[in-house]
Amino acid sequence: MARILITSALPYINGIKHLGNLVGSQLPADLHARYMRARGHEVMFLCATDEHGTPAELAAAKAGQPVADYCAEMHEVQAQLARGFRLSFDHYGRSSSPQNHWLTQHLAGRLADAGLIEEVTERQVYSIADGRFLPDRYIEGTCPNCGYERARGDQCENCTKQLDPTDLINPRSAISGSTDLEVRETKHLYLRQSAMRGKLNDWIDSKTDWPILTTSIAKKWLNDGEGLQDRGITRDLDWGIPVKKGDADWPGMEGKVFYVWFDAPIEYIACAAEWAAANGRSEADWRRWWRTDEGADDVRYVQFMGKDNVPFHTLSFPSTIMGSGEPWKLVDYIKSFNYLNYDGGQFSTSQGRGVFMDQALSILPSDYWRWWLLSHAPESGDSEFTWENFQASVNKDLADVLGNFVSRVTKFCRSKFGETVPEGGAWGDREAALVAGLSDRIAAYARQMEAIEIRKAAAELRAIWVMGNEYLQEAAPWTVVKSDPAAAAAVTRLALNLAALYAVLSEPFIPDAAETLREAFGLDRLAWPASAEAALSRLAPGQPFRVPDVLFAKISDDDRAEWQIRFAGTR
RNA sequence: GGGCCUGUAGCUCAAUUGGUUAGAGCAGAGCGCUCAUAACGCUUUGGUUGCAGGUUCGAGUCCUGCCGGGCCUACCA
Repeated sequence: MARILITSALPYINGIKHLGNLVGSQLPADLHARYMRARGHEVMFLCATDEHGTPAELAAAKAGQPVADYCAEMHEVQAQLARGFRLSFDHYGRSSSPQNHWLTQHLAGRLADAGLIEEVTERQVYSIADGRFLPDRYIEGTCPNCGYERARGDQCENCTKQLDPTDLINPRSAISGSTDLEVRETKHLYLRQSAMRGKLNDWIDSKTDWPILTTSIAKKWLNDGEGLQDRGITRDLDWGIPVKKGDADWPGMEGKVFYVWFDAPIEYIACAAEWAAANGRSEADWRRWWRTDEGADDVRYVQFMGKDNVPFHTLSFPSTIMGSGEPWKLVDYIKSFNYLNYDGGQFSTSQGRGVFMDQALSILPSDYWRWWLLSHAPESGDSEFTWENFQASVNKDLADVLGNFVSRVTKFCRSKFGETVPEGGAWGDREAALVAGLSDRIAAYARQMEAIEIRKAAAELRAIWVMGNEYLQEAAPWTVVKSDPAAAAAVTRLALNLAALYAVLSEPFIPDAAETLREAFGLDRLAWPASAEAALSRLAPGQPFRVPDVLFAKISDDDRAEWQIRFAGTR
């Protein structure tokens, strides 16, 4: 039995995430966690809301709430949605937790002691009306290059020229529109990532099995221009983790907080401490997952994230870990994803374009979304959600191939033998062939799941479902029953077992349907099959079962058309 | 501007890393079945692998150029 530590990129606290966010991190992480648990491994699956930063402050202000209250509320909303999608976190934490405050300050102190922190005085734009420093992209003005009037302080979206906020003509605050701006000096801490460059490079080079998407982004940042740049890890904000050197004050940094990208990954660790606190566990219980000197040396750590997160997970966070000089667990495998587009364009939070997690659950159960999203995960390139494709895939795969199989088997049995597993008859060549074919397919499915090749795994699972229909068609118990009831009973018994097996194999993708089947067949738990042969004899003759309700109702053309309009955006 | 990814059947994607005749699912066509959510099974149509060159006994795969799509480019997270 192995020990697998799994983290999903932390969803930002600001608002409800769309399906593209979901499929890029939390959902595939959940698939992996469920599969590894099913295989009997010890799993620690952690996620949390990422709560600091300017957008959180602004969203709270817009909602007319203190930022702490806003975050607490939004955390609950997101936690509820996570439950709705059956994301099986061992703990869903908060980057604003006391544990993260402590650990972030502790690690910053360690980095300072190691000489990896530099104090830099810089000049930043301050908005007097807003009473705050403005990040570059929160300053708008006229582009000096092309004259576009809504250029941002970091880059002009019209001509793509990189800008400095002071380049802008008629600069104004993007928050209030105020032009009462001035440049002020402010001091910040920088993490000397450049000093870690060689170490990081060697480390990345050693990860030959990582997705190209992951390593190519890391390499680019390591080698681009003058190489990896130092990075500011503090900000002039009220909401965040106060800058301290361990327990001690940090002279000159009063009133400042750590940058959200510094403290967010540290929450991966702190989240485990939250888990322990929330479950009455000891310090040692969580540290055995994270400290290689306290039991984590045999842990395999896998991270899931969208491609935009890769630099922080391949370079910044490892710099923090390595630079601390303490034996915290480094990531072993990073699974990164491209983007999911929506019907010919991007998902857009501001324009309400696309499907958001709450809306998705309001129209269909989570299994539908889980299946489509995972079986179309943007692994090799960006992928696209269209309602036509969603309707076709879900109706065919879930309703026809899987759902109808369960339906025809259980209803046939009920009408000919009653609602108990029939006895009598024996397996013949056809059953032996099925066992052999199934063994191969299950092995292939397991291989893809181990490799976290999600679309390929989904295709294998679907092929396993298809085998049930093929078998039934060939065995034709509805004909055989007329002349040889015992033979028909054997076929039916095997087919019922097949349905029960599907519950086990499908659980990582569609946990609710798996649970429905588990109950229908009176199984106490969903144990991974030791062999196809054994799995197909699991339900004993005479054992009662229930005919489950329709597992997956089909999506009608009317529904599809209505949703297509409802989620088109520009609301 | 620089970099990375990508282009394969009407659609969504494969192709054991250079190896026989480029494969699946969906959609389409035909046949079969009647247990089942008008579901299922079998058969089948469909490709100058974006374009043009090159390397090689052999190229979807490697090289060069062009065309198209996408992403990143460090103070949003």
